[in-house]
Amino acid sequence: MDDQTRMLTGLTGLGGLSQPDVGDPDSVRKQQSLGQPQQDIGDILQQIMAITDESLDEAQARKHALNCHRMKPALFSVLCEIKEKTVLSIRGVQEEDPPDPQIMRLDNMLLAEGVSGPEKGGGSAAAAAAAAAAGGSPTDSSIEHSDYRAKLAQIRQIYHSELEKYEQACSEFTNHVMNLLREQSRTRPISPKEIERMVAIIHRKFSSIQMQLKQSTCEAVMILRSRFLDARRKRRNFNKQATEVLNEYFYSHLSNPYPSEEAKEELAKKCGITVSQVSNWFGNKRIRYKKNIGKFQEEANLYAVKTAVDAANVSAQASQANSPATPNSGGYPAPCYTPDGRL
DNA sequence: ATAAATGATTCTAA
DNA sequence: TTAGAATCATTTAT
Repeated sequence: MDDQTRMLTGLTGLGGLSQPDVGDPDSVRKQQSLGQPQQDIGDILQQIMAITDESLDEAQARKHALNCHRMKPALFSVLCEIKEKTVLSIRGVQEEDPPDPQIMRLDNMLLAEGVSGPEKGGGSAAAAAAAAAAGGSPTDSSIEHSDYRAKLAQIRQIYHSELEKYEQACSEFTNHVMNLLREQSRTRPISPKEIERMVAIIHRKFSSIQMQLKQSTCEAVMILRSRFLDARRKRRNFNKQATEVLNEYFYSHLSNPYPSEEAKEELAKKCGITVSQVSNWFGNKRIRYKKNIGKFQEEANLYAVKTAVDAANVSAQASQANSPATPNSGGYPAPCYTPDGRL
């Protein structure tokens, strides 16, 4: 009841009425002499106050009558104003939406991955860049790449359909609530501003759902990326020639099998692989050789023989025909010319 | 089908 | 940063 009297007090004040004490029958009598508007409002307020005491049918009828009253719009706006000041101002202030950094992050990532961005161009470009960064060979990278793109498109499609579903549900629900509030605003003070606020609340709720969707989409993309960009998954053995070059260097520098940066570059060029692949190879070779020297003994002997034969061939300068019994594979275009025969 | 080989990655420590 | 070690995921050999 306290609220009601507060509202009524505010109403009369704002409405330019001098007598706030409408509950007092005396004041009503006094108002009757003050002119039509005051008397109307006093009437209306009394009817509103009494409406809860009436039966449902009576109340319904009364509601209708009040609704059609010519003072209704003015009263309504004033009541709304009061409600605004009393109820809504209490919690309405701190609800300014800060640009959520979390959702910004997700948005940025989805955009970067080409999920939420422009249709085909961005996605394929991103995928191509990723594939290129992974250092895949150009032939199979296009195959892998199309596969990657297909999966990414699938994710994007799911993402968009889900997003659309949520947006539709959100707008449906918003509409429903708005209609409800508009309907109710005929009988209780609900300002457009309040409806707006309610809509904002609904949108916040739905955007948190959207954030979950974005998060799971991001996860899916990350998994996809790790699957396709992990070079372990599309490993190809080096060709025989490259392996020979590497082994030759390794076994001819067995006492110190750590090629310098320049040596690595040269080996990389000779083998048609990258410098980091050369580094990987030597890293693996060293540890595996050390772990089981016995197992590599045969290989070591073979390459020792091979370098000796090559050296002999170089010194003999091809004046004689090569013996067909050489253990290495035929057609070795660039014999190892390592000038530093350290061992 | 299973084991071995192999290139790549990840982690730790220097 | 780099080497070493462990491990992964794939290819090749059995």
